[in-house]
Amino acid sequence: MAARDTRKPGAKTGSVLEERRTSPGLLLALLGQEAMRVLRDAHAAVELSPRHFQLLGLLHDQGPMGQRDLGGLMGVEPSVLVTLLNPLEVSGFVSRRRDAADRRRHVVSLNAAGERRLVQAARAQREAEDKLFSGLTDEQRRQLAVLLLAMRDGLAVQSECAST
Amino acid sequence: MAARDTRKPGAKTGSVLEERRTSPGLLLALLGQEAMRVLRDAHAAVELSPRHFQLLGLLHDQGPMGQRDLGGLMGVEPSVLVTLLNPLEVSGFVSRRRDAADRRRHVVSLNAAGERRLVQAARAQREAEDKLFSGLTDEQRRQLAVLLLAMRDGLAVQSECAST
DNA sequence: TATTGTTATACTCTATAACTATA
DNA sequence: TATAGTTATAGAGTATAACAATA
Repeated sequence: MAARDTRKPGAKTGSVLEERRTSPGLLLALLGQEAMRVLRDAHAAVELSPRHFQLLGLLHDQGPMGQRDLGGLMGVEPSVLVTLLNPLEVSGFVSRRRDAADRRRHVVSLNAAGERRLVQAARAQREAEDKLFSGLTDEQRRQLAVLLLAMRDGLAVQSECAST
Repeated sequence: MAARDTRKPGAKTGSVLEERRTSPGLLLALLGQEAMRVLRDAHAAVELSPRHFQLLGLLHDQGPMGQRDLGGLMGVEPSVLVTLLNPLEVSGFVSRRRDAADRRRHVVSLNAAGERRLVQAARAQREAEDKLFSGLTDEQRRQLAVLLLAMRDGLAVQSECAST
């Protein structure tokens, strides 16, 4: 990514020098962007986005739930969730039904077609992550996952405190 | 971030369950987004963006250079670099002069005001990164930096091969 | 013709505010 | 009034294509 270099190989890109400059925070931000791009390209073949894949996976693992809960699990605003659900519903991957007990709620559930699409997409997801983490050994990959989870928990604690 | 939770603490967000679902790739992408947000908020106080800070830092470390080289080091398209440079030049942090030897080139150099702003922003950057990595020990922070650099180098190798 | 920089436009992901319908 | 969902709009960051000036 840093070397988005369409020029002939061997051009003096100086990526080695760059290593000493880029801060860990910005490096994380840029690698995150690249991760999103790679995932998006991978899922584009089956006409999904990374968020769509996450959404289908959550419904698969945890069963039907209201949009508020779903958005909460994904860390996404309700308005964003709507725009994610709409095409999934049109494609028949997902269904929205009103909750009889509380008619304000829309309970989202995964359809059979959604299950099948999820299986297809899972392969693309694995390949994308293999490409993304190709610079790491399996052990390093595991370490990275641990560190990222710890990072996220640290941030979650902060936002809890902030809202207190 | 996953728990962008303005609700009272103790609400059943289910973030613990989420940990098992989110893929490493998407987790990286989302943490990267959060990293960019935190950095942006930190630099906003001095009216810079994370990319502006990176740009000033590169000029400080490596001295004046043409826009092509600068964009190459940052991993940014030439057109993006232009939009980054314009406000920096207006603010007097940076100067563009035509290269006498090749009048197509604009050589970018860091002004004294830019140096001063860089020093101010460096403090904000450190504080932002402390907040961002607060879930990690110092040792974990170092590990993470190593892993991210290895990841980036792996991706750089890929794009080199792709362009061959 | 190729290269440097520039402009204009569009895309992705996300956030905010105002609206509806139910409670 | 408060909550679930929706719509419309805007923001940040980046990419693509066409262009002018220079080589």
